[in-house]
Amino acid sequence: MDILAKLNPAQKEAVETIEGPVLILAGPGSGKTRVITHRVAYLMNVCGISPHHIMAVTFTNKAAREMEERLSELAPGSVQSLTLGTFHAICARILRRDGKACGIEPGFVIYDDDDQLDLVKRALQELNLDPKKFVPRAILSVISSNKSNMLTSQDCTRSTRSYFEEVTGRVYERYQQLLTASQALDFDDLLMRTVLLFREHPEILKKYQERYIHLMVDEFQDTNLTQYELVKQMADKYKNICVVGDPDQSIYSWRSADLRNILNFEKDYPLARVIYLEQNYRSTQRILDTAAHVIKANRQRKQKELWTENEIGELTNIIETYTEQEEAQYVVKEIERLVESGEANYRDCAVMYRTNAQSRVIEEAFVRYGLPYKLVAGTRFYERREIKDVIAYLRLIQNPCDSVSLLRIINIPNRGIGQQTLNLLSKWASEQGISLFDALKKLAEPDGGTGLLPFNSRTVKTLGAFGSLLKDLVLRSRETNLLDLFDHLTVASGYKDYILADEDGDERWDNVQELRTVAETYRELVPPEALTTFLESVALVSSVDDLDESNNKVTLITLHQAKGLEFSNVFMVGVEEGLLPHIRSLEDPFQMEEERRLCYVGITRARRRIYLTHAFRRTLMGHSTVNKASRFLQDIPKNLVAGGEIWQAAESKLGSDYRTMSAQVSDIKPKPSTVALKAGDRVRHAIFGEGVVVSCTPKADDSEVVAAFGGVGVKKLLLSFAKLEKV
DNA sequence: CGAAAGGCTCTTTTT
DNA sequence: GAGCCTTTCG
Repeated sequence: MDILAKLNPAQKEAVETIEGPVLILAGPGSGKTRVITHRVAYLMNVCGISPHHIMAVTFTNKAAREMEERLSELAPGSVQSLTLGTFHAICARILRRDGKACGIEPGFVIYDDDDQLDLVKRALQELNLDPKKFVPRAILSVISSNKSNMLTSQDCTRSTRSYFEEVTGRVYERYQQLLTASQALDFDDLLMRTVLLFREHPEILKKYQERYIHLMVDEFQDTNLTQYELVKQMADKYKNICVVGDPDQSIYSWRSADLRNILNFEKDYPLARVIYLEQNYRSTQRILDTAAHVIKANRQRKQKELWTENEIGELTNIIETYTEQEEAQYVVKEIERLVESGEANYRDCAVMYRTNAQSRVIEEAFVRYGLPYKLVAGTRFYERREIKDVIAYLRLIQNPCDSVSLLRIINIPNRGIGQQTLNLLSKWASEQGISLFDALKKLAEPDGGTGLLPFNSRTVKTLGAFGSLLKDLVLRSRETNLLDLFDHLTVASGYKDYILADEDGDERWDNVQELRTVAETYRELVPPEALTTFLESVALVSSVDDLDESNNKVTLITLHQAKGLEFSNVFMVGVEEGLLPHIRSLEDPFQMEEERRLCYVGITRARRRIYLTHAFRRTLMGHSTVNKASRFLQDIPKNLVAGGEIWQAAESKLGSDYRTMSAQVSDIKPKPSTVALKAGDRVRHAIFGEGVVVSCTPKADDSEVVAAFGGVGVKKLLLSFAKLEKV
């Protein structure tokens, strides 16, 4: 297979330039992913470089998987020994292997955002600091940003310029101690500790430097300083470092991504070859023009000229509606129109929004009108209570030091271990100089150290029982396979009964079973290995990772998550002052530029049609607000906009158009079902399939039907809107 | 000890 | 409007 065939000259240059530093500035839709995969294939197939010597870093696991797929076609058989993944996944692997040298246990757990917040709160409490005055979230974000800039807690306590800095420094220090005691690393540690490991142990770094002769980093505009340093360390020997990015699509500065990494690359590597990918293969000319007019108002940017040979395409649609409900209806109605006229499939459409909160109204409209959709990360699967609980049990089995997990589940299900008991327990444990887990184990022993304990006998019994449960689980984990362990633990801990007793227990239990299905992937691995691998994969998944393109459904997604994706028809909703740009960025020119880039990212996801909608009135955080159209819309010249000017529903500003609008939308509304339903009836739903009615209760002049559908679980539906058919 | 109720503050965006 | 925290009562 000719790797270079079908590449344009710039792409070809990017693929063939394998020596020395290379900076690829790739506009949206310029075939960036194609270039990266082809470059890796070229290194292996043409230059004869062993995949063992190549590392490619992606932004999400999904991107890594996609690349893997494409590579297995271009260069069959070589993918396994390639190092391919996110920074976090790659660093976790390095630290498990070599972290011991700087005191990191190979069995460390990875703490996510929630776990981190827990620890910050605990640190505040221990330091007697008022969480009202020092907001845990804010402190955590300071800690995180320090770690992203390679600042250790020592660095942050050494010199402080304000009381707040002094406090955050102290909290950081305590937080880090708590992490260490739990044998845990947070997301930022994965990166920073790897860099520190390399700094302190040049012999280990050397091993990696010699292994990775070729490095590639995608989405380079979204790397932070720590990641940059890591790349620099690794590439220092051979300097075959190829980074790919687009400053105009940098949208993660709030996560400490530093645009300077890409803007300064040429300074750090004066010999760097800079390659521009400017031909766009994705969008129509008008979509590109629209995007260009929006982005060109930014000051901080590298000028690029995007062009395309694609057709000129349709005009940009700018729509104002009265409320966000009407906006959602408009979107639904327009998608239905496109589908019915054969212009599009559901899967070709995406609705994009600035904040997750906006998805609710959109979702409701989709449910109401029965259009199929998939929501990327509403309540993310791994953030559900029942999932986090079971994972906490598993993490604790793997690493008994994990205090966050222990404290999470010590009283779930209720064992009668309350705050009081907990305080006594941790005091007793620290007096003895042992971990909470060991304390529990001690209490599980038959003579438990009777007499010397600060607990009454009932409490000793309760704690001891829990201790022996954990002890038993840990023992089992060494010989039992992952799935049996999973099943045993959910039953033996009483968690299954506990969750099933819950109001929507069946649905929650289904979720637990879904987690079990994920665990099945690791069934062939030997016991301890299986658990570790499973937990690691669970810790590092992101919401777009399991975005499944096979179903014919409309995608509902945030603008941030949409980066790197493309759809024929894109509906950007809430393009309003205060939302996009977000209210938090109105005062800050730097953040304002980032909002603009976000808008640019959204527009450039579109292949054929772009719809930018805004609502006159919108309910935010409980109360109704009035928003003006986004300033970004003003930058789009009239001749690019459908209707020759920014279109508004005729009377929309007065609010009276809502009825007309609803009337139009109701054209596609299914006829209200007249069938009366009762519990036990079997029904069929257009999207959910067959199910059984759980209950049917009258509500206003309608009925609320609760029905259980195989596979999708229990859903609440309004009788008049749901397409329910009696079977 | 824990369930339930009331009161508070917010919300960007996520590996 | 929700999620989190505190308070109250059995």
